[in-house]
Amino acid sequence: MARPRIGQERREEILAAFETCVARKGFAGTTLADVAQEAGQPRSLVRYFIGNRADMVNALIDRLLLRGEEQFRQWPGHGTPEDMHRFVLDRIFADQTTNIVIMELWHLALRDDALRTRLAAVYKQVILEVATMMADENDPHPEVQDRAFSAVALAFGTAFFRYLGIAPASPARIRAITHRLLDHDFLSAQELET
Amino acid sequence: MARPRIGQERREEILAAFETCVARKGFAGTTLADVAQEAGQPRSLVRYFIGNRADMVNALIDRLLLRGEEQFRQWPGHGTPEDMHRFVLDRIFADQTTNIVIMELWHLALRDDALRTRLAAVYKQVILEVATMMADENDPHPEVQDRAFSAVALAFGTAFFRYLGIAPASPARIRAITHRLLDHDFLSAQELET
DNA sequence: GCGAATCTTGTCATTGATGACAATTTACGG
DNA sequence: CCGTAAATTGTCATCAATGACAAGATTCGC
Repeated sequence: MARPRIGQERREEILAAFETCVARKGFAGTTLADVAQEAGQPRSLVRYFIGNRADMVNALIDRLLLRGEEQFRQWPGHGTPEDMHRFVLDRIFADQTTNIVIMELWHLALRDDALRTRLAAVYKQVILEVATMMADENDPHPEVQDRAFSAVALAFGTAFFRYLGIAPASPARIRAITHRLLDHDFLSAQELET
Repeated sequence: MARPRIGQERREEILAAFETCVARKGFAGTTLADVAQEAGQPRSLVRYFIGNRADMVNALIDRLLLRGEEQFRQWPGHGTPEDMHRFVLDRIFADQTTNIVIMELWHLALRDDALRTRLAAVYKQVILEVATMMADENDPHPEVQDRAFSAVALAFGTAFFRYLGIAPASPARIRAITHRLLDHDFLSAQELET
């Protein structure tokens, strides 16, 4: 009985434009006018379809986190250390544009309890998935979880350092180190039980 | 022949207040009025003694980086892996307030080439210092540098994860892993030469 | 006390981003 | 073609943060 609703598509366009702007200028540096221009729409339409600024930020955060969580559903479930390493490095910490947006999320999370909790859940799940793969069972030992923790933390730190132009002399060596972390016999029994 | 200059002391007070505000609300969230209130001075004085906003941000960045570089001059120069580990974790990645400010610096560095370069120099030096301690010589092998890289990246990632409330089941286990990274015989010769 | 440099106060204009909203146009069902 | 809900345009007020600056007060050497 009326004009057909195209709100959802418009929302998607606007959020995609917002994400592009955030990757380029950050959350704080992106104005509604920036997003509107990037989306090729007048600013009033951005407000009409999404709402005020807080609504827009929340919508983008949801979109980003949902996309991140979606990646886990494509998780292989088991595999060699090489598989795990490739998955973590190539899928989770690889795309530079995505990484910039992730850093923006981290920054927001510094002063947003709810976001911090959600972000924590994502990384906890990454660690748990890696540990599950390592142990090939559903409830891996704390020792395995901590080795997964260290492998993911190492990958995380490496990804951040890459932004500063700091890279290892040999990336293959870092990969070898990570493989050792993921191997069963990395630490002596004595060290593991500490 | 005139009123005595107290500009330097005032500058210090203002920058200290600015740092407090940045730790609390971030660079983007801190206004000149916030700083002025924190310092107990009218806003016009902040402008008088430091200048405009860009001047203030640059002054704080200088202050922070100089303080960070200062820490290296207290570096022990050599020591056991335990010493290194304690130094890196307790001195570089320990203080929570400082860490928040460091994260703010990282965020700024995303879109500030000069800052990114300076920040990179700091972390490169940390890695080089660790590698020098490990090898106990001035020009450590690339292999040693990469192990130092991985140890520092792991510490970095661990510190960031702590903000999300993500901690290993046993911090001691992470410490043991780090010690292994710093040990000479961590990787086989074959892996090292990759 | 006086000149001079420095500090201090207070106010005003500008700017950029946001929120609000009236007026108009579009596209569909009947 | 007509009513209606949705979409679209354009404009205006507000608000916070900044920058600029005039006017006055302080403290020194002389």
